[in-house]
Amino acid sequence: MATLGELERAVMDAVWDAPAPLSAYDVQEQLEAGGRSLAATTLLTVLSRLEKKGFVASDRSVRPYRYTAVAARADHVAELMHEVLGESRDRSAVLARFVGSVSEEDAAVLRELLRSAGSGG
Amino acid sequence: MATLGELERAVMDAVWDAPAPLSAYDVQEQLEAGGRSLAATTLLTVLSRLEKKGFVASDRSVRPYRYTAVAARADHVAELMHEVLGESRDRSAVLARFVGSVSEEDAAVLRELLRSAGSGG
DNA sequence: AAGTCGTTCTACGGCACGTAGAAACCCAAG
DNA sequence: CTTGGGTTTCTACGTGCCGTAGAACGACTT
Repeated sequence: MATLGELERAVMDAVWDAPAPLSAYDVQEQLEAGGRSLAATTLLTVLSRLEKKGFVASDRSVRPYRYTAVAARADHVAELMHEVLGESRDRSAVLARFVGSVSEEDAAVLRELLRSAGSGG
Repeated sequence: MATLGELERAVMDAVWDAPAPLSAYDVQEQLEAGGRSLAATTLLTVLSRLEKKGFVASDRSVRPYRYTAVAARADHVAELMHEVLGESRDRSAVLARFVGSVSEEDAAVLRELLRSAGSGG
């Protein structure tokens, strides 16, 4: 999976946090609210790069185009975790280190999830 | 944590797989065995960049210098997983997606680890 | 037909990385 | 002390990604 640059991530955050599809101008406003002023074309460029990378999809039936995230943020992050895990030769060792350093809260969440967790996919 | 480029990762793999500290020449041989011919200075450059990034440490009491990984590969990967997890706002959601898509084997490993897992670091 | 808004094209600077030659360094031998 | 050879550091260049945005192009409204 391609990685995200700093601005790209900020844009994805805006898209992920929004309850509805965003136009480049909406994203621009979000960033403006966060103290970052950028030209509209900049957002358009970033959005199209993001689309090319498969992170967002555009609805071109309306103008300005509306962009939506292809995957939920949680799915994206989980996928990244899997990708990272896959880098290793010894998965068990990695999982051990991983679990060994999670917070108690995360551990509790994991226990609960694994209680019923069955076939994945 | 800084990320690794393609060559940098190959070098780290060599360092991680080796049972003892490696010199740049040792790394060069490893890569050669893998069908990749590079100048010795290239490996020196990469190794020094890796040292600057904190991935390896050098023993300069002998020449040629010997390099060792600062963290075990499993620790490195686990750390990356934590870093990725930290990107998210909703850790539980991410963990759910993560656990939801691990293999049964990985899940079993996780259950076992969490059975006794206590204080994390 | 023209104006206005929106999108795509093109472009440039910076940085990380792959790659390696040139220069500097250091130790051993003479 | 001087020299030589191996070792390391300096310097450098090409490439590709990313941040950034103006210019050019396209489409719809009036």
